[in-house]
Formats: sequence, structure tokens, C-alpha cells
Amino acid sequence: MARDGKPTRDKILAESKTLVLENGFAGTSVDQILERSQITKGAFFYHFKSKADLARTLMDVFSAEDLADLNDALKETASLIGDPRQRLLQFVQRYVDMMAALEAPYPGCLYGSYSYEPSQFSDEIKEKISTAILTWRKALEEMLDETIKTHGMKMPADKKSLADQFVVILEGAFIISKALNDPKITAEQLKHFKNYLELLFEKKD
Amino acid sequence: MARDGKPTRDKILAESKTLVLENGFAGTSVDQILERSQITKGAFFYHFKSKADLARTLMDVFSAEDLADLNDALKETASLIGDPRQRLLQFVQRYVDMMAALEAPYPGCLYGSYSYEPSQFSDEIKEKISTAILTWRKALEEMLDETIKTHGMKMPADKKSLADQFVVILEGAFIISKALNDPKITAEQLKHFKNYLELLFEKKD
DNA sequence: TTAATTATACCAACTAGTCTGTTTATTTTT
DNA sequence: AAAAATAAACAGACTAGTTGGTATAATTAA
Repeated sequence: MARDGKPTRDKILAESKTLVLENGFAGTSVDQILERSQITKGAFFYHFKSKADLARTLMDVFSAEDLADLNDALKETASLIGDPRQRLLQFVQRYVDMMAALEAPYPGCLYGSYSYEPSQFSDEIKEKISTAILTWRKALEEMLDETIKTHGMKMPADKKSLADQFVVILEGAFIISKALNDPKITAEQLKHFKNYLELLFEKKD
Repeated sequence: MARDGKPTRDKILAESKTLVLENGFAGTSVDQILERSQITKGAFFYHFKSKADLARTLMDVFSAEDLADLNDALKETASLIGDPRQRLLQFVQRYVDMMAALEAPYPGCLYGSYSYEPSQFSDEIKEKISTAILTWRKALEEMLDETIKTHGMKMPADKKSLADQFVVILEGAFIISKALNDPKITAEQLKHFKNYLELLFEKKD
């Protein structure tokens, strides 16, 4: 055996992600990554067989973290499973709180970043993105299902697109927050989604 | 005098915009633009003094069209000015209809595209983007003001961020629509925003 | 020692941008 | 009206630097 390459690899991934969100993927050169990570070309191509391989790995790591966090949120609110409406609202509130804690605009989401230069990425990567988004849809849809069962909907609204709205608002808020350089926007926008759900599912008890 | 360069310039702008939304700005080379536009380097650099100049012009044209369309929408709904709630809903509905007519995902918004590779653009360009977004905010805020005057809000909600939500949802929906390759998403998402407004401002008649 | 990791020099392809010269339509002069 | 002059619009070879990627030598830790 020999020495541990994990710190190097992790550094490359962390710095790359930052650079990609600042410059775009095509706008980020390997040399820039080397400079920020304080490594050399040999090290980079030892850990990643190509720049495309880095793109794939970045998305793998990002989506894994994103979906792990989704699962955490589902688990954290699982105690409210008997009151689906409350559980749903709590779930959204968790992300409101998370975003409210930001002191600078959220640096951005790789789903959004990659979607604005789609030609740079393989179908495999694009499928990873759509799978992740559909996982969010499914999670929200399940919570909505339960809520609809116990509370009527105040007005007819499409369930699938309502589930999507959570991610839609996140993605849109990241963009506007960055464009206006206002870190508060994302939390405010999610709060409106919570309001919408509260109005849609009126209290029963 | 000599021959008319406008068709050439317009072709460059149209093809560039498409390419930038497909590849990102940094991911689009001048040579690619030449190929798609069927012109040569001489022609390109006759019309634009640099690639950065193209970026600026692209944004100038895009934001001008975007804000002109906003003004059209305001004018088209001006007849309902006596019923602010109805006017607001009509305004949103106009964009719902517009997006519902799409048969492929909306190719994307330059505000979003540029925001995901901010380092590529000058402060002047970024200011143009934030000014455009703030113009949207102002327009929606004015309609909301009038609506709040005549109809109470069913629940307390922040007016400024509510105004922002229109653009937030558009930007987010463009991304998710592209990622899932589903053209219907944008209209559906705007419909939910309309629902939210309807619930927030109950009818008084 | 030896396998794992990192450094450095290098390459071919591509990059934005320049340069000189040509084409084309209009204007001026005769 | 026809020839000559003018200037805008365009063509395409060329340059200096950058790109992603490779080859190989040198270190490092187990």
C-alpha cells in the first residue's frame, strides 16, 4: 500500500464544484482547478481519467448528497406522519430555515448549472439529473397524497406539478438570489410555497 | 455607402443566442458561431469588436425584448385596471397561455444562463440583468398594491417577494422543463402561482 | 522495497483576435 | 448615362496563447 489520495481527490472535487458554479463547466479549465487545488496535472489525471470524468463524478457526489439530505428531511419529519398536512409543512419549513441561515446567495445547484450547458454532458449525466428531480417529485407527491386524503384541497390543483414546485422554486430562487446578490430570497420564496400549501389544505381539527 | 449588413448581424445574434443556451457562453466558440451563421471571421469581427461585445449585445437585445413583452402584457390587461385582482390574474394567465403553447421546452432565459457563469460577464451586463429583474418586481408589486387595497390578503405574506415569485417560478420552471424534457411544466408551474394569488386574494366582487 | 501518488515537460488541437486584401453598392464626376 | 471614386461589408490566412490530455521521471508513505 501507499499513501492516502482521498484528501487530494476531495480537494479537487470541492474546488471544481466552486469553480463550475462560478464559471460554468466549459468555462472552467483544468489548469484553474490545479491552481485552486494546489496540485499538478499529474495528480489531477491520476484521480480523474478526463475532464468529462470529473463532470460525471461531480454530479454523482452532488446528487448523492442532495438526495441524502432529502432523506434526512423525510426522516426528521417522520414523527408527524399521523398528521400529513403538518408533516408536509414541517418539511418545507426545514428548507426555509436552512436557506434563511445563508449569509451569501446559495452558490447554486449543479442541476441548474449543467442544464444551462447541456451539450457539454453525456446522456448518463443528464439521466442522473432527471432521476434526482423525479425522486424529489415522488417524495413530495407521497406527502401530498397523504395530505389530500385527510384534508380536502381548497381548489383543484394538479398534484404532480404541485410536487415539482418545490424544486422549481428552489432552482429559480437560486438564480434570482445570485442575480440580485440577495441571500434572503430563497427562504422567502420557499415560504410562499408553504403559504400556498397552507391555503390549499385548510386545517380540519 | 455599401451593402446592408443588418441581415448578417441579425443572423449572428440569433444563432449565437441558440448556441449560448445550448453550450453556455464560454462553451460557445466564435468558430461555432461562424459555422452556424455561414459567415467568416472577418464578418463576425466587423460587427462585434470582441466576443465580450457579443455577450453584451445579446443581453441588450434579450432584455429589451423581455421588457417590451412585459409592457405588452401590462397594456393588454390595462382595461381591467378597475378590478386589480382580475387584472393580476389575467396578467399571469397571459403567460400561462404563452407557455402552454410550447411544444418543446423553452430553450431558456439568458438571465439564467448568464447567472450560472457569472465570471464570464462584466459588471455592466450583470447590472442589466438585475435591472430587468427589478423592473419585473416593480410591475408585479404595483399590481399587488392595487389588489391589496381592494381585497384583503387572506394571510400575511411579504409583497416584494411575492412579486419576485413570478420570475422565480419562470426561471426554475425553465430549468426543470429542460432537465425532464417536458414542455408542459412551465405553464403548470405558473398556474400554481395563479392559484396562490387566487387563494391569497379572495373574491369580493 | 514497492505500489501509490505527484511533478514536470511536452503535444496537437483549438481559442479569440488581427491583418491584408476583395467584393459590393452607392455617390460623384464627367 | 457611364465611368470613376468611395466606403461599408466581408473573406480567409495567420498569430500568440490556451486547451485537454500524455509520457515519464521523481517522491512518498506503508
